[in-house]
Amino acid sequence: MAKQNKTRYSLLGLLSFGPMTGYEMKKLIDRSIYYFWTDSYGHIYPLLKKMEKEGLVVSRGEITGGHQKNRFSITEKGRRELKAWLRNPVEPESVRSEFLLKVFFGNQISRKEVGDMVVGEKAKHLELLRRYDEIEKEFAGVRHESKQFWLCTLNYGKRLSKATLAWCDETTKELSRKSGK
Amino acid sequence: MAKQNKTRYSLLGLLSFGPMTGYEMKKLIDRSIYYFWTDSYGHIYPLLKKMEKEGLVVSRGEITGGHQKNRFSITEKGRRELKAWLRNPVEPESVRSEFLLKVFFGNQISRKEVGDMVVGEKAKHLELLRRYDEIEKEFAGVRHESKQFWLCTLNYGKRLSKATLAWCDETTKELSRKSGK
DNA sequence: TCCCTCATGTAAGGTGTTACATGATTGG
DNA sequence: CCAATCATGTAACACCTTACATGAGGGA
Repeated sequence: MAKQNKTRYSLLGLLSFGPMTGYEMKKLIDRSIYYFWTDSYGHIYPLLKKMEKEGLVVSRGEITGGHQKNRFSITEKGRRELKAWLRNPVEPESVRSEFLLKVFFGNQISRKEVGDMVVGEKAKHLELLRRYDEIEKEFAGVRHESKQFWLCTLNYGKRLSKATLAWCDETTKELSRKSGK
Repeated sequence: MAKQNKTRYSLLGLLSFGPMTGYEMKKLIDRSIYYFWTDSYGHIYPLLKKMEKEGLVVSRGEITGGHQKNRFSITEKGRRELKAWLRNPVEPESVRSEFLLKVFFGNQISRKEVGDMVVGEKAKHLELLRRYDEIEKEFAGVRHESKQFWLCTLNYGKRLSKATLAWCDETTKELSRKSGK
């Protein structure tokens, strides 16, 4: 049996905040939790259908100006499943960092080229930090019972990015040292 | 077209250090780069065959005591492909952290339960740090032209785990505060 | 004798992405 | 009028894991 489907829980979780269309879920993911979660339409839409068959969600078709919209709500069964998942221990995740893999085999190319990669990584995380600040500003006015938890995950992202920046600087120095045995 | 296969490069990279069997590659991955890369036999063996057809690796069958072993070497073409990949920009990776997803939806369960999750995460990273030290000790005696790069990735792991520990402590405090609006 | 490690491999199947297809609405 | 966004969905397919299968050799 392959790995368990986690996307269903991200959708159930979002629906626990209130009814939403698949489109809105995707947008919300892209705007607010993209730094630790992604999903694609090609996965979301079929999955919502499947989950409706399983009785985890229900949809109410809305026709606004000749256009069909499917707004989903979480059912009691769905909420139970969400909570059960939340209480289950976190399954070990397989990390795969293409970036670190490249650094690991860095000896195949020049030290300068690896250095450039590190600079690129630094730029990525500077950009991320900028976007974290944006999210924080958006949060500033929000009042929601989940807000404390949202700030926790945001904080996680910030800390990790800052740690990565520090590593980038250290590594840049390390790689510029002569031969560095 | 779906995402490009990265496992092939991990295998080519390992073979750039010297000839190896599929079994040895898997063991090496599990022992030395497991903290940022994983692979399974069910993927490695078929892929090596495919890569041999593509001329990236060659195998020499060895029969040691009636048992068949396939020792692979990287070809010139394989080395070119490895370098080309190393020089390509790192493709954006889709991060998916089940742990953070659970924290994000933490409001569905009790604050104490989320706190326990955080404690569990802390334990994981303490264990990781312990294992990083082990790897470092193993490295102590090694002389290899790639060693500097290996230490860089190791350092990355350490820094990230330390940052995670700091986040865990901060979050534990934050969650134990009364209501914490 | 039994278990662990060495060693290779196949089959099945789930997960998730990209590309494609369609059409309405809204704002500049 | 044109572009962007809203909105849904299918088809194809690559990726990778798990479970299963097999068998030898070595050590306790």
